[in-house]
Amino acid sequence: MRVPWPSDAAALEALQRRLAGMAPPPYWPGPAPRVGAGFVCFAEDAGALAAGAEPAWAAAATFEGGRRVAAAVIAGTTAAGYAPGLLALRAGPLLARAVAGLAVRPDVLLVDATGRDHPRRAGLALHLGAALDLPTVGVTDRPLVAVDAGPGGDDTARGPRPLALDGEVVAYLVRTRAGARPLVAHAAWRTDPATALAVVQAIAGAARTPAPLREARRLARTARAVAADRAPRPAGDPAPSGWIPS
DNA sequence: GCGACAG
DNA sequence: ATCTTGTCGC
Repeated sequence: MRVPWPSDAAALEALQRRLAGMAPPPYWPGPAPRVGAGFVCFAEDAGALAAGAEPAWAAAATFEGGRRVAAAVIAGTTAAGYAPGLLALRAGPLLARAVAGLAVRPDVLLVDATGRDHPRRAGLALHLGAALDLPTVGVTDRPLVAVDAGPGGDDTARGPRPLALDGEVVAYLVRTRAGARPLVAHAAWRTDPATALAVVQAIAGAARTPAPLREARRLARTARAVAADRAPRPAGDPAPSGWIPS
């Protein structure tokens, strides 16, 4: 099935219901998986532009053995504003283009979005994985609709806590760095909560946010700064492809 | 009082 | 996301 990026809410909602019902083969990380990530940022002066047609930059990176082995940056325009549950409308197409531009395909992709934790059980991380035929894991600061389902209090310092929707665990709240706020590892395309948690814990380093995600975020934000003539492009950062903001 | 539903 | 204010640690 070719997974599209609908341009209106009704079509996206219908697609999300279909995606939620699919059962792609489960993915489980091997010894040294290539972990990638994608990130999108938006124009800071978007207020002057119509919501739904603002400049945006997307970046993606692939890591292997702790090192970046591929990077891609793309510039474009959003098709919609943000609405809970409809993030794919706003960031899906750009994110997909950036990840598709990676010279080295990752084994699993981290996305700053939700997966199964969604009103229709198909957040952007899950949608993106289906669209690119790539296992995905969502990584966010907080859940969308899932609630803590663990025993006792909500002390994440004692270990990952399951987050559930209607009794079904869809993600884990996990502290990747002592003293820092926990983040949420979401089950998404071809990944269940346990796999999402394992991938996040396996790639966790000194920083709270996984390195591939931090790199993708840096690349996207730098591209935006370069476009605004606010900074020179660092050596090693690919020039954005696609629409050139002026 | 405001926000409490990803980004 | 982005912005802003405040606090903590290197």
